[in-house]
Amino acid sequence: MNTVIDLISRMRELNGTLPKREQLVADFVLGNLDQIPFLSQHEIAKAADVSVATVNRFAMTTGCEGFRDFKIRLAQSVAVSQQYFDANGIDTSPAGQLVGKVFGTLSDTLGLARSQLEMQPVENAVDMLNGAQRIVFFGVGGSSANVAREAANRFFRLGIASEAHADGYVQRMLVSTLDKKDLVFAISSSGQPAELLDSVTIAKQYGVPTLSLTKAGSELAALTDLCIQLDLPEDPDIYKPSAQRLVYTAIIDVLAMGTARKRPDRVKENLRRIRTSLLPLSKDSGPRPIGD
Amino acid sequence: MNTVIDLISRMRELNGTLPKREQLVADFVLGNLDQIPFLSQHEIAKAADVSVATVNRFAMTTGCEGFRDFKIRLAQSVAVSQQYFDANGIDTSPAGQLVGKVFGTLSDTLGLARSQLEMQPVENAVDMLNGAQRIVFFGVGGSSANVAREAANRFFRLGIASEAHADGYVQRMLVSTLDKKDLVFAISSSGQPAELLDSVTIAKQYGVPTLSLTKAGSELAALTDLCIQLDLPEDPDIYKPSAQRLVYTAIIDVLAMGTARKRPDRVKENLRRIRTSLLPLSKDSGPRPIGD
DNA sequence: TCAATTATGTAAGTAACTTACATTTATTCC
DNA sequence: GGAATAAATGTAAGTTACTTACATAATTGA
Repeated sequence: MNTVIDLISRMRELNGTLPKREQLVADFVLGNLDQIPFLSQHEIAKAADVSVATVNRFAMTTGCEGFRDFKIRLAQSVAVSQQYFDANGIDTSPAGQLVGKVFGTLSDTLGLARSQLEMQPVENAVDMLNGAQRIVFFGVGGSSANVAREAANRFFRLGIASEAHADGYVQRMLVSTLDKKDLVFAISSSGQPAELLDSVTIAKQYGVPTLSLTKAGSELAALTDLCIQLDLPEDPDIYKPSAQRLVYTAIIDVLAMGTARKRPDRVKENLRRIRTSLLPLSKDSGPRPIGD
Repeated sequence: MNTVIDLISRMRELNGTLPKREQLVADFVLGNLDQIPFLSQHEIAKAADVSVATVNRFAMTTGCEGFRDFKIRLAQSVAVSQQYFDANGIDTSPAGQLVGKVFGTLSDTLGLARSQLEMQPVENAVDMLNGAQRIVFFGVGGSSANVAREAANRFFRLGIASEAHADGYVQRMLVSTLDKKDLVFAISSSGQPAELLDSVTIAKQYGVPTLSLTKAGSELAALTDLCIQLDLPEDPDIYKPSAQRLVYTAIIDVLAMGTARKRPDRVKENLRRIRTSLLPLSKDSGPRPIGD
């Protein structure tokens, strides 16, 4: 729902460029976002000390078809952007703020990723993954390495030989032993690490199919046979871990789910065996997430 | 925004229990969710072949104060529940469906986690983490192990000695060497793995503070000094990886961010050093996510 | 300074929602 | 089965809220 994000952003873009009276309306609206959808035009006009026609004009200025349209669209914007704050209003506790920010940014970044994702490369990637006899996931640099590890953790369950490597030396040695029935899947948020680019280049020289999940327009994106590419913003708050790696993990889940659905019988049997293998390791035999 | 989820759920609960004409309205509304907020009462009445007063009654039956209130609340419900589907309407491509499902479930699970999270244990956990001289993250079983690894990847940047271990043997040996200035942080979606419980028990015997992120009411939850506990549903679709581990990673991010904010100078300097250390490893020196 | 353009408010016009009441339908009780 | 009661329903009047028109005020540019 890009229309959802756009209305709050739109008002923020317009902020400071509006005629005097409309600016008063904008100030009031931006300062009372969650209540506005439930207020009448007259109530807003009174609170902002302007006429009702100015409120209507402001709604038109934002690109809506009128105040009615504005109210509905704002309700949607507010609902999405505030869904992780406390239901009783804005939670002012330090922890509440942290949760709202981390969860909200993740949600926004998921929305952005969704708008950027092209479905055809996703479907082609699922086909590549489903057709591979062995998948080698590569990632370097902490989080990307962990995403690669988690990818292997997902795909081994589907009955495809899957492994993950973060060590650049091992990566380049390993790709030298692969062939065209295998698949190299490189994961990197920046698309720039030299070691990763070298390993992928070597894989291609040996005719190994290559796939990547990385930054749009990067060297890695251009280098691999197929790329799922995204241009996600870096978080302005340096103290906050990037939402990007969680989005990458969710995309791995999309690919894993798509691949699983292409081989349901094998997957089901594997999951059953996995569950059985885990039974003796717990203090009781209650339900466990088989997707863990 | 639990009110957001409730209206669609509410209508689904009421489905089949309504008077005849109101049931026609419900059928039409549930079949055209994304358009309803932009239709008038009269338009809905005509489409459902009922009177306008019946549409108003239906709105009242759902618990709203009238049709105006209903429309706003429905706009919010729809915006949240459909935010990851294609902006042009429901995407019927296989990949679009996968993305919508994975992203949507993650968003729902984040919302559920938010409603369950208690802020006081989160703040206490941040204090424990900030006060530890060394943090040892434990997870077993694939994804929890990867969450633990990612946690260590987050916390080492804050200037706290941080490590992750998935091997039960190493875990129990290691906790035998810790003392009360250290912290054991156990991560498990089920809260039941015997090895993990044993290691935590040994840690406690040696007076090592213990923290966990795990299933509410589980043995691990009861065992540790402090627990961030959640009761998240297992996904009914066996082919889909669980959203839970992504939610757990997001909660680790909350804790990491909270801890970082308690030591801003140290963190800033560490992040600067980390970025500097990474510079020679890329094919160019463009911006990289420092949170990676 | 003046003319043209833009901004603004008031009030009339219109759309849409809410409420009242009469009629119809369904349920309950004898 | 029939009468009484309760619930459901539609029509239309009443009310609210939004939209539009127009006059006036303020701003901009030559």
